[in-house]
Amino acid sequence: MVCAGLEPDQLDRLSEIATEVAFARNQVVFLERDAGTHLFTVTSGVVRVLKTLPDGRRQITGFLFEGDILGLMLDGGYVYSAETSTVATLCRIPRKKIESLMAEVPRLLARMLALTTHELAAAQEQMLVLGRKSAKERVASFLLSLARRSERRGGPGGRLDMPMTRAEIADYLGLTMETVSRILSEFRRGGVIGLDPPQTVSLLRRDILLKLAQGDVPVGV
Amino acid sequence: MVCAGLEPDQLDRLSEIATEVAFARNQVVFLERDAGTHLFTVTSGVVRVLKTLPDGRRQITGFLFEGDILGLMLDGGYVYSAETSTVATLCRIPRKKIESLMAEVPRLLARMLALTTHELAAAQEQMLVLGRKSAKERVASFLLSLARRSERRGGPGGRLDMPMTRAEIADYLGLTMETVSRILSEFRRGGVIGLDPPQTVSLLRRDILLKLAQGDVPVGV
DNA sequence: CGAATCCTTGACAAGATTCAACTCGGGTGG
DNA sequence: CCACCCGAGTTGAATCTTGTCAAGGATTCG
Repeated sequence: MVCAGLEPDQLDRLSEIATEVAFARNQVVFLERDAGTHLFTVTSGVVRVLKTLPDGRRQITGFLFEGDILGLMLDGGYVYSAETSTVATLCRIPRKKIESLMAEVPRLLARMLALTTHELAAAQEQMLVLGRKSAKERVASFLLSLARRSERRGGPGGRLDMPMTRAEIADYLGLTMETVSRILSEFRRGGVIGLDPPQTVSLLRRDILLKLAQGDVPVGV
Repeated sequence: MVCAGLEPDQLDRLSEIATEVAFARNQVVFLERDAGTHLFTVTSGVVRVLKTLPDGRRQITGFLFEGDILGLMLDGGYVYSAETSTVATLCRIPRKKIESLMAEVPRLLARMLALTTHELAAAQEQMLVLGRKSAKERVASFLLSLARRSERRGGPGGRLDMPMTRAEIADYLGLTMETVSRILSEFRRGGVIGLDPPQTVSLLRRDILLKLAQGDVPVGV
């Protein structure tokens, strides 16, 4: 299969018009407001999706993994920028082909609606995180969402690969790199997580993380 | 027309199955995780959509006005709660009817996708606001988005009705009521806005608000 | 093995929250 | 009709969480 994880059902006519593209780390896939000519799916690696302010501040609105789709556009332009967080391969599909195919195959349309709905629900949740949770609560929420994602894909929920840097996590959680680092250290000292290489996390006390993430009074951290 | 603003095109079969419901102020329309049996559209008034934490903190993820749709659900349950901010009338449409109609009429499906896409783009923008903007920048962004909405609907862009309370604005912007009030007062003192009744805003210096909203150094505030 | 990048930690500063008092306006009931 | 009452808004002072600035340590990769 050319573009793994693209369309598990009989819509593989999509794969016929898709092109695989390889990226190094920290490469721009496309920029916000660029003409939205293609839709992408992640075949391997991690992609970050982000918005920036004129002075350089940035908000990462999501990390995308294998099988995820990107390329949301409005009025013909992309709504956000996309860059690779790791080396990655993506599938590129011309927008027009998708659109004509959607007009032809309502099933694809329905699938796109389902995917977009899912993304919207995730965005709502992230607004709660960004607007109302403390730094500790944000980091705990992030670790749990990483674990859930891993489990949903059949991976381990306990020992996780965390391929993004502290700065990227910070830009995702609306914090600074230093705050993220401090909180991860605090969790480690409290025995809540393990950080062997700094990019591998073990969730040792998921119960505590869960309480922290919801703002309940923690037991011993 | 029973449900104004519902479907401007030939999909008025929807209005046939819709019921109009009237609400007083601060009434619950539905709760997060309730069984999602209906989709709603706002006919008049303002509805707030929100998520809450166990300890009562809440994040308002959007204010909905006439013509807007609500009732996003995942796994059969609503993703957020909805309450009225003012007296309001809503149209209620059974979920099942919508779904069977969508299967029948791809045009409706396409329209739902377009609406959801729009909402997702707005959510991305709000994540930037919540994650990376200062309190002043948030309030400036909010005022501008109110003005744009009013203009898009053919209303005035200068003198705006702001029917929600300071506390609601705060819960939308991830701030406290006091901070919102202070910043509005500061804008007023600086001649950037007028607040005649506290619920009517005049954007006197939109240029300054624009710069503030993007984080550029303001001229004189 | 050296350079670059990433991560960690500390000290201090700043922005926003908390707590509290007071004002304003609209509606209600005596 | 007017006083009172309640919700909403405003403002001040103190506190606290997080950001900023800075230095040093660790890891990775050529």
